[in-house]
Amino acid sequence: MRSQLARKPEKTYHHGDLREALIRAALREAEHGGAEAISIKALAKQLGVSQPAPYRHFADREALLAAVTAEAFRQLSAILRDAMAKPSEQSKLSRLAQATLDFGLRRNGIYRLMFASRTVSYAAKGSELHEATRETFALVIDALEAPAVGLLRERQALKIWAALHGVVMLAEQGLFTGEAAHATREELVEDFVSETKAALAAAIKGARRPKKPGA
Amino acid sequence: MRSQLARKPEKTYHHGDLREALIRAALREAEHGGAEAISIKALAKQLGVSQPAPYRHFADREALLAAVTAEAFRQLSAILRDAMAKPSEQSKLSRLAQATLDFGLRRNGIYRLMFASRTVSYAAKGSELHEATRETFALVIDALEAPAVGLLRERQALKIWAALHGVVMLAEQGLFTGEAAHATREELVEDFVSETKAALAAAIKGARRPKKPGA
DNA sequence: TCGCGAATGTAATATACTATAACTTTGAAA
DNA sequence: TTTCAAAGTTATAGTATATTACATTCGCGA
Repeated sequence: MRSQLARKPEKTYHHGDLREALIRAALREAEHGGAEAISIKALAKQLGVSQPAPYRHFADREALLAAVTAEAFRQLSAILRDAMAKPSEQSKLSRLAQATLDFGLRRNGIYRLMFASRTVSYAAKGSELHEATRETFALVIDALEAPAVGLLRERQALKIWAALHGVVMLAEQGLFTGEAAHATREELVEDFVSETKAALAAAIKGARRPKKPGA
Repeated sequence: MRSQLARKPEKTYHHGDLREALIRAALREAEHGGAEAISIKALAKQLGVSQPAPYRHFADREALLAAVTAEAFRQLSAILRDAMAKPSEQSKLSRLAQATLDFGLRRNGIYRLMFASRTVSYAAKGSELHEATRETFALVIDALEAPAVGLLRERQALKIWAALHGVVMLAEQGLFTGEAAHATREELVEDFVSETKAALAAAIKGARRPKKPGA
């Protein structure tokens, strides 16, 4: 009972789907140690191929990391979509926010691979990775459930996205220990969610009556 | 005209202050490539000592990274203190926030070393690094200029810190390109600053009149 | 179905980095 | 002045990335 494509089946010369197997295995490794835990050599050994075999599918380690990161973003997107789809008392934005926090903390190493490395910065505009990140961000905009008034949506989406990101990173670093820990991560996220909603409501109202720059 | 302690002077057996020289040189390397750019071997070569010499001062690479990170936090603290000290039209919080953003973007690699690695998480409670991070966070609390009402200050400090962190990371990753770029990083930071002030004011007011949970 | 080329794998090897062990030099305290 | 611990050295083991040259296999057109 061998897992489907995890290892090279028996004694075939060709693996069958080494590229995908590498990405899956790398994701598994990153789960704990982040990007640093991904070693081409170790992956090759795990999958039962020779050490240089992965280089047939990825130019170098960076290229593998980019593919793995893109896959991770797609998984996050799927999770966020699910969280927003299921019926709930809470708002879409709240569900997206809590799901992001949960992902960031549970799949800690993966999250750091996605946001703390420079891989994303180097992604070219049309690349797989770039598209994957754009898609995730689009979900944030969607979660705002706001009409498309100018670029207000994008701005608020950026803000809540940044805030969420910060909470996850700080939580990872243990900066919620000590006295400040009384505020749970979830509470902080909920604070940001309601502030975002308030800001959006105010901005939309302001856009409809542009002559009244109310306090 | 040799820089003071950068290289081993002439032909002495002992370097003189290898430990500090290593930290400085490592910081210089991290400036561009982050933690990954720090190589014990390369540093030793730069400083004119043998490759294993650094191990007399640091147990392993992680220990060097921790020392470098602690130094980086101290530098950030100094910058934030300066920003808050100088007279200005803007509020202390605003100056701290903009200075943090500036540091995060200008000294990009260092910033990632400080916040995007797991080094901080592993720092023991009494360690040099742990103390350095606590000191920086204390400055954020100070910048709020709020009376010590319960733990409201800590909570708001955590929030603005997280938000700032998120803005820096997103900006680094180029997520401010495209349509959303119309909102500059500075504007977003200022949004967070004013939201924090508003929340603080409301919370303090609420704490003084605990019977009135007003909207 | 034959065979040929592209894709995919292997073995061998160069280079770089971390880390340890055993030995040497030196400064400073007793 | 002696001596010894701190701080440096050379030598070496182990692991990782990456390249080169060679081997095998798949699939497609003749």
